[in-house]
Amino acid sequence: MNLEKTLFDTYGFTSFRPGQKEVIEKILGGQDVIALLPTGMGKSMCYQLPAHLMEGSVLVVSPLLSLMQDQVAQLKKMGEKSVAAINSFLDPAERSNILHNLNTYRFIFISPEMLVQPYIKNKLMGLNISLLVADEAHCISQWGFDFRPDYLRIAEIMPALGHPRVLALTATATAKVTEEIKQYLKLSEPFIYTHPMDRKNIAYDIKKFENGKEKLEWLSTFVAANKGPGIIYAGTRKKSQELSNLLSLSGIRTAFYHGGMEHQDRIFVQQQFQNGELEWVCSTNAFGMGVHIPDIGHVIHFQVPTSIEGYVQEVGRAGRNGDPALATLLYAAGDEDLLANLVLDDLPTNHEIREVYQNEGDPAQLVDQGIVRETSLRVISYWKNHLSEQDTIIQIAQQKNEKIKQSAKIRKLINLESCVREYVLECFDQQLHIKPENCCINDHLNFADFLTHRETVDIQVLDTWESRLNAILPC
DNA sequence: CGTACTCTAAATAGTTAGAGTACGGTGCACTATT
Repeated sequence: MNLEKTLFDTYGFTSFRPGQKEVIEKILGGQDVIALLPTGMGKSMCYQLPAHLMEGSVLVVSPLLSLMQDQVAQLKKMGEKSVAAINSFLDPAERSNILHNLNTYRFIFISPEMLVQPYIKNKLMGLNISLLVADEAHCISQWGFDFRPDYLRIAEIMPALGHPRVLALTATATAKVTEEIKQYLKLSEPFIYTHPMDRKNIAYDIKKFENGKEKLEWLSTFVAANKGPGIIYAGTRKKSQELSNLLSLSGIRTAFYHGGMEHQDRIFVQQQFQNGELEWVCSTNAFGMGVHIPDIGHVIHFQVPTSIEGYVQEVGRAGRNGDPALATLLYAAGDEDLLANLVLDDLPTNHEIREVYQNEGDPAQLVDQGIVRETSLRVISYWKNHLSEQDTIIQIAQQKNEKIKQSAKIRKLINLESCVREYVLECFDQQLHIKPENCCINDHLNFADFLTHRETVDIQVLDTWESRLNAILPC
């Protein structure tokens, strides 16, 4: 079989990107695959092409509804008509129509939550699914344990589907995350493709400040002098709004973005940013997955991220076009503990575990009575189906330990005196072979190469940002 | 850990300081209400 010919005939591309062919060959050969491909390496082709060479449909488990809609639109744009997404966006008529005609679709997108619904499982059971794709598979590990436990349950559908081949795709996975993907998707001997994840065109900077006000001053000055597009990651929803409001006062085209906003508003911000109508987006970690903007030149972390994985994912949204891009991590004393504690508090407490295990009525009442938090209930309910109470307590304790390790890695990053790039790669069990000329703050960095000066400076707004800053800050 | 808010006591009539407490980030689906 000539894969290149199929690639050209179907999609018009003359050659594969690194990894694609290898991954596709393994899938066609009947093997499960975990593919670690950096952003922009054409992950979706790894299931799109096989779909044309196999009998039956491809079922893609996707983490976000908006991402799903995007993927569907992309495929349709490429001329693929038999695409459907099963999710809560569907009105009852569409939904019933799609569910009745499931066997006519070549690509079916679905959320993990939908996938584990018994009636959906029944609908999928009669289908000929040749490949199950776990897109953004790091979510299994990143969200499965404390946030979206249905991510741990994807494998439950396998028997009903007659054990199709499985392809797990992600851009960022440590050895531990890869192991968890393998474990929870129940893959016995997967082929693991790992592409070097270093992004040569992204340089790392870390700036330390005495307090939050100094960070703000630096940010205002920098953003006033440098045009976007850029993303500023804040630690809280409120902070993302504050930063956006502050920068707007200086005449900068900016907007905020976080999970507490109306869906329509979120889409609007994303579209404006994609169309170049916004220069800087101030957001929480909600922003990014599924955002494909090639020319992001700056990613600034105004507050410290909660894990190296999260940091790398967010940084990786810069420089997709290959142009030089700068990742700047801002740190002020005390920042590292802010979200670390929050993240720990989020896992179920031993008390909550005991309550759920010993509860004999409707567990939802525990939530109503304020004894158990809602996410805790969902996480504990998952474990209750698999483990004893004591083992669940041990399991959750291990998760907490893991979170502590993650925040220790971040702390080390902040205080690093050696090469940032090497350290980040080390966290992903990879080695740096070739160091780019512009590497990081600890190992050669020429800032001039990354500055994106504004061509038309809006003088009237630049001169008085300090007074504006003081005006809105009580300190 | 830091912030914002609430509560309480001591001051004396509306204000203030300090103590205590709740909250902070990622999303799906479902249901009830407009």
